[in-house]
Amino acid sequence: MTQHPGTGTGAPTLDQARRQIARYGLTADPQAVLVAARLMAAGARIGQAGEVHFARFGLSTGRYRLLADLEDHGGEKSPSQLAASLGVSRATVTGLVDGLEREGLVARRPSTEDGRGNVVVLTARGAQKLRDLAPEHFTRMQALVGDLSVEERTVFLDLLARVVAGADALTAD
Amino acid sequence: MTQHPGTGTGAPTLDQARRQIARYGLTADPQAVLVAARLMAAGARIGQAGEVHFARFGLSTGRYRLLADLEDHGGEKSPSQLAASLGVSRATVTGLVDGLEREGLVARRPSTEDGRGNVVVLTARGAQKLRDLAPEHFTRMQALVGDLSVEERTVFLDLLARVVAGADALTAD
DNA sequence: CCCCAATAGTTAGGCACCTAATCAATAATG
DNA sequence: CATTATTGATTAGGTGCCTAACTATTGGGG
Repeated sequence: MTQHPGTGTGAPTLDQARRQIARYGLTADPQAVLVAARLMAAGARIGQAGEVHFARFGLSTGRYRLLADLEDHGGEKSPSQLAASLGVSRATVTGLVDGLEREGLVARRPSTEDGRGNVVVLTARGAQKLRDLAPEHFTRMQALVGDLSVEERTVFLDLLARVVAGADALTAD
Repeated sequence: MTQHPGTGTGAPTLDQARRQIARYGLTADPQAVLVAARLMAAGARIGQAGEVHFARFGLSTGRYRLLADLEDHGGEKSPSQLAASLGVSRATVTGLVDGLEREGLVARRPSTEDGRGNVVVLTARGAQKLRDLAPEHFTRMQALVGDLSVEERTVFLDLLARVVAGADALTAD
């Protein structure tokens, strides 16, 4: 059992939460703590699964998202705009574009309007890549939530949004 | 607006999902795809929030989890056991222990039973660190899911587990 | 008009995670 | 028993993400 690290649990239990809270004589609600801990574990797990998913196409989650965002925007966008719409730092975009450029999926062109600006453009190969992976990608994405009914998915979407809002609040401080 | 990368959306919309599906004439359910995409975005967002949370205590998510797991297990465990219970690779554990050892929060001792084995032990400083951060940690963890009622949390826990199972299935292939 | 603040992008350094390859020591097998 | 397989741990190399510190260029206010 070497290969799949995810094979282990990684998921905390209610008893663990209880024990941790009791150990310091705190008054926290074990269920709430459990949900939060599971949420973090799930986040990590889903993230890894996404990475594995995109690796099938020779991409990473970040690179795919950049490519898709570019396509959705007519095929060209500045690094700053990409950073904003992807929700990552500009430095990260630099790294993603470096990788994608090496693979010939995007190209950098100097901006005609702003002397210090770039424009990242989707190449023909990049568009082709998106076309090629689309069928399997969407099939798998559906399968990920396939166990949930339409109603459950709606509820899930709502809960997810509220929890993310909570996370935002937490980060902002 | 430079500092908070998370300030951007990062969250895909239903229209984006629809557009992407339509572009290639596929038959996927936009809602399912949206939920999957949001799930991945949420996973990334929650993960970052966790990182910010633990950074307040001079830790990372991985380092905290290792420390907590150690404490929950009587204060000592082998790297392989840690890897299994944390759900990460042994190589990752090596890196986490390196960092924690540098900070004096854990120590490595040769195993008395297995000549090639180590035992990672929680030091007094490590235990103290856990004690110090516990109150704020649990308070914040509760706040993360504070917007949800007890019933909603129960539902959420169930949905989360099923989605994670879906992710596992997806990864296994 | 010139200088200085704001902005675009990259670079440098750090952390977590992975896989694959390498050693050391133990178990298993002909 | 000697050789081989397995297992414990680390190292090497890759990716993504972050913040902070540059480099250029643009543009506003004295």
